[in-house]
Amino acid sequence: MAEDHKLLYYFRKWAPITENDEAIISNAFEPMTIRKKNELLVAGEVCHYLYFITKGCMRSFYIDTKGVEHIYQIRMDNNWISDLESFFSQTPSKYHIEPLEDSHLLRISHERFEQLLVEVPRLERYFRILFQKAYVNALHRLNGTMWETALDRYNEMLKEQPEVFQRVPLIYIASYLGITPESLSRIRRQK
Amino acid sequence: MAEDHKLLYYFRKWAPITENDEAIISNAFEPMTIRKKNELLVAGEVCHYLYFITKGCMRSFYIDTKGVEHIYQIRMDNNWISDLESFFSQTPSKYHIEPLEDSHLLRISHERFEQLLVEVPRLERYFRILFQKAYVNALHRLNGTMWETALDRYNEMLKEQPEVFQRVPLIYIASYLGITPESLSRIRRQK
DNA sequence: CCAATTACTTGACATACATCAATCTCATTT
DNA sequence: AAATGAGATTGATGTATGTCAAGTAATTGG
Repeated sequence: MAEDHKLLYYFRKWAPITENDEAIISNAFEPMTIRKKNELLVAGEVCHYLYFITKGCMRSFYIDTKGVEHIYQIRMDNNWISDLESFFSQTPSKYHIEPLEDSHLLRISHERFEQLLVEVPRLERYFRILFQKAYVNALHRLNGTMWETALDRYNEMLKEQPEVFQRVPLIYIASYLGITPESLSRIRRQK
Repeated sequence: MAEDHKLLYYFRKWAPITENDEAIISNAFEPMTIRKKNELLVAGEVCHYLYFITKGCMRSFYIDTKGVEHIYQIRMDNNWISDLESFFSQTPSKYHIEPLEDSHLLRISHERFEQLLVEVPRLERYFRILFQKAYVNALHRLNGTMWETALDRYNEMLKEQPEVFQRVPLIYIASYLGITPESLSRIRRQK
């Protein structure tokens, strides 16, 4: 399974795992491909899987009471995506997950994931560090949306995630930044 | 050490630990008290400790280029507080941590923390789940500040964390909600 | 290769919330 | 008890960003 090389690479980076562990891990994840715009998760469903994107681009969003989509995550190659709240509690999700490109994923079910952590307890460390970083990151974004201007957030994103601008339409980036496409268009013109 | 009972209680809740583990843990944490308004961490310093609040109330905030304070965390009894980014990377912090009440804490240094995780690897599981929940929570707040009105956020906080309103001045709550004290005052009047 | 979407831009106008400044209240310190 | 300062409120005004509407440009699919 050539596709999961990066997955194991990241595991190894943060947690010492044996060759035997690696075999167990490879076995627990199931490769899959999905075509652009075919929703992976729809609001109301339970999120049964945790996904690792080996190649491609995904977004997760919710739809408000007026029917407007709000994107809160855009993830590309070698990143995880899921609705963690639904996944870990196995209750219906409020979110949608959808590929913005044809994508290759590795997926693991909730049941299999819990079992994997029992079989390879060292992975707890990897996920501890993963969530720790994700949390710190989310707090940064929170501070940004509360106290910086849309222009500042745009510039920061341009610097931190330039690849996103090459692969994702601006309407989605606008939503991710918490503004309308019109406002993003004006911000870009001013520069 | 009567004070750390709740700490061990929470560890036990999410990760199976032995009596021997408990002794090691109790030993690793150092009890301390701090009086209102004496800063525990000042921007520019490295955050050397992870703190568990056994009793009291703390806030963390940053000061922007105009000298305005922006609060991004308010934590009370039986919660953790720290600047995780500075703590784990041992680089200077951008944030301040300060008690809003005289408080009792249990603290652990970075070095001791890493050592503790080696001695009691089962704790990785506890912290994995802790950060996982903190991350999900931060995403909720992020969605709220991006796409809900200040009134909605106020009502949600009133429902989710009523104790905060009884113990923390509104000027701090306003900042935590991402608005000015004047706006919060107007929101409260309208109801 | 054309038709149909989807993405992006621009202008006029609306609005939630910020800013600034003046009070008012109440707890804390001396 | 007086003095102080932190917290809370109110009014007048400003501004960043949203909304609505109309268009152009670029992609996608048959």
